[in-house]
Amino acid sequence: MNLIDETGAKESSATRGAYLTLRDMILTGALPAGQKLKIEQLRGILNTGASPVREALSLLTSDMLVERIDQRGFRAAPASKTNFEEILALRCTLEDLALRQSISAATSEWEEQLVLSHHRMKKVTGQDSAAFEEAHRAFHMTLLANSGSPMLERFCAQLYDLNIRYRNLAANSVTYQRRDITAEHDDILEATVQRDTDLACSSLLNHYRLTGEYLSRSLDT
Amino acid sequence: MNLIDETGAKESSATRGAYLTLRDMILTGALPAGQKLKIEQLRGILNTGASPVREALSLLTSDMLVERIDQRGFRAAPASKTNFEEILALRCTLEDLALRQSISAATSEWEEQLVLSHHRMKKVTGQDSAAFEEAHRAFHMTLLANSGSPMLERFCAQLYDLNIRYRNLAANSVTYQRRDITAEHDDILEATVQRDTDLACSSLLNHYRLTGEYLSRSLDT
DNA sequence: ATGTCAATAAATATCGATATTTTGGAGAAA
DNA sequence: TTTCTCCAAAATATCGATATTTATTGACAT
Repeated sequence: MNLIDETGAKESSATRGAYLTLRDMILTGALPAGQKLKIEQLRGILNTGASPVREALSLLTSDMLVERIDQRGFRAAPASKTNFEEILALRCTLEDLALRQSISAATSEWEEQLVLSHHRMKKVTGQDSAAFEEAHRAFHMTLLANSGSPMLERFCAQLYDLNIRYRNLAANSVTYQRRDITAEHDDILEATVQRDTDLACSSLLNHYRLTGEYLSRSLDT
Repeated sequence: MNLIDETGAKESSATRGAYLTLRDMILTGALPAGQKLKIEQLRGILNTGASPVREALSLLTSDMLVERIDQRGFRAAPASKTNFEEILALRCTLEDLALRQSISAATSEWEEQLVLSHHRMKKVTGQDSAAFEEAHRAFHMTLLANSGSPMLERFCAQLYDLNIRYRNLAANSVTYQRRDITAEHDDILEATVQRDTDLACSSLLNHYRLTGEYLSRSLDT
């Protein structure tokens, strides 16, 4: 059987499809934190065999989105205020480092990618929220993409996603307060392009901490 | 069939067994960096089915010891001088942070665990090298174990193992220079117990950088 | 020689069936 | 009631077979 997706392109593989779907379901909260992930049940949702499901879950372990207990199956990673605050703190440390390294190795090519991803993000602001999320992620990752340290970037990307997850969890209970995020992004871009390292980093961290405090509060309730 | 290992205890699971064995083979260099990891071939070595092998390999992805390319199988993570230096630099940053946090949250209980793991390490120095490696790892992880940040500790543990791998790769070509590592460990322990944060951190980083320079040189050839 | 393309071989990915282990609960003993 | 033990049900883990994809080879035209 030749699986064809809506666009007519061949799907890469059942495992990859399962991986992407499950990842999304965990990040959006469709699979709640701490929930047991039963193979049979997921087989139904993803309509595929047990092997791709198991393999996708094993892969999600890397992203700290799934926990595996030997002989006892998988579960969605638990969530807690403590864990959220740990993520925020680590993220601030690592992104600060990565942004500093990126700026100190700045090239005009990187600068242009930055302007581009910022532009693309602005363009989709307000409309499709999924498109904005994607562009927002791309902008932030581009900021760090010149650090010269792929592993550091990987850690940051992981932490970014884990943070998004908490944002989604909180979004269910409280409407997402829309402060002037656009202005914050503009400031980060501007300072970075000017290669004002300290200002860029403090803007970035401030950006995270503002959201962080808001989320932290909503996790109390 | 009930698999029983040499000690008479039940083996946890085929997947876990495969995971541990493969991990060890990659860390020790028995599976060289960059090598293609064919399922059938590994099935032979581990004598188990394809599913546990694939799942173990997927799990090893978390540790950055295996790369997975969709539809094209698995390979042992490549190694390079650049990669080694990245690991060393990241490690220094993260362990410095973790040790500072550990010391600032120091308790007498942690202090005692530290003394214990140091003692156990000294006890096996010189004899069984595998036993020393294990005790050495335990000592270093205990140093960080009080940081209050499980994710940070996880990152450090990952980087520690990746570093060990390079040590093993280099050890094949050059005899391992035995400078006074014992004294270095003593210094780290002493400063930590005294809660002299700066001295403890600089001793720790120095410990890593000395080994690092040595390894870095041997990777040139 | 050299590049292209189809046929073949090899390897990966996936399925369905089965063995093994854990879980939950009913009933017996304290 | 509480605690234990044992049995059935559920879930996980694993196997062997097969489908699908990628890699390789060699004939053929340039």
